[in-house]
Amino acid sequence: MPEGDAIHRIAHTFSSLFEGTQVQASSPQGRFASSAQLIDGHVVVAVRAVGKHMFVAFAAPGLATSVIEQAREIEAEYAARLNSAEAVAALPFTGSSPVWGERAFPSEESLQWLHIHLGLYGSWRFDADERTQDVPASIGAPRTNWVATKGHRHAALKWASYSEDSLYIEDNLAAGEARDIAGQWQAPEPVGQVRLRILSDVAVADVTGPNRCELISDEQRLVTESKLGCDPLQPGASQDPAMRKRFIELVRARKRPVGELIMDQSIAAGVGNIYRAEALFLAGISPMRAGNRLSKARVGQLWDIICELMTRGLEIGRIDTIRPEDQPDPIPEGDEELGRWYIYHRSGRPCIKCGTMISEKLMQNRRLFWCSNCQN
DNA sequence: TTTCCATGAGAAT
DNA sequence: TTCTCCTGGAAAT
Repeated sequence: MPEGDAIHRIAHTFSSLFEGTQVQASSPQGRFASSAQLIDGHVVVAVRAVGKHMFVAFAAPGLATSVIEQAREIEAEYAARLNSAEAVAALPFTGSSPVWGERAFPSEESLQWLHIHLGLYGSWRFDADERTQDVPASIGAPRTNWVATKGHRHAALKWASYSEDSLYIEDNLAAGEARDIAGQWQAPEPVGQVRLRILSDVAVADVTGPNRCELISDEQRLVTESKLGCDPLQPGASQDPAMRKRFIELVRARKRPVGELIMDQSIAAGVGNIYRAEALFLAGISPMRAGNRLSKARVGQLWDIICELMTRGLEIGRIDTIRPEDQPDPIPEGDEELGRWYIYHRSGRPCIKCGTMISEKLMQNRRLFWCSNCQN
């Protein structure tokens, strides 16, 4: 049940584990078997996340080095444009070279892209050798160290959290689980309906229940990306006046309800049902208000809030929208979700700001929550 | 054991 | 608008 923040996070993790590495690809479930065969033994040369879409580029081993070299050249150009490599290194976690979004990948014919969209209930599951201190070098992504902590087996990585430059995998490795201390790491058996498994010597990633799982060309990848709107998690998005302006224009050009517009992936890429509810609440905007009946200032403020919430979601690894100053203490009995969300899943309970009962109705066949007093 | 539900989205009606 | 696809955990029976 991922929104854009989770996809970007997954892409970064995937990049850290596999970029530059030759991998085995298989389909334990069988439904992706013939396609998996086409990338089995290939090298992961790029990972991208745009909105809720993730793209992974595979190249045959003989070609991977030249592809990666070309990619580094593009990256150097990009760094020069930004006037500093530090600026690139400081970019948020979004997988690899951002510049690839605006330019076709080099050596197009030598590449295949894996396109994954998790839909409503797809998920990734990762496991890795806890002794892996030196994650395979990645293109344009910060180096990360593995720090394994105690926990139960097979917990989803979505609960992992980042801290400075280190990636902490919580609950990912079973404490006390029999592992050969001195020997090789072994991948856990697939659990459930694993459509695709990507495996290296030190890490494994399993996809379950994706809405889309396909191999596409670079051209197709560009077409798919071109249909997506403003992604608040693209590098520098929250500071990018052009993207902010574009979002404002897209919203104000339509008379559909803004609650529909910000879930429209061609307008705001990555926003899902929780961010919709929470951002509109913080912006004080009724989800039913038509896009063309909002001022530039209000839509701009909405964009800023979306960026704030999703960036925090990416950083902490879950969608917790309550700002520190609004955090109830203690959390009211029987209303635990108030510890996380202002509005989402809180219909029939009092608004944290004004006490009005929170409303609920279906919009685009999804449950929509709002405060009829605070939002107008 | 069965039913319901979920942080999607495209196609069909 | 409604249907359809993809899966698994929680809730209801």
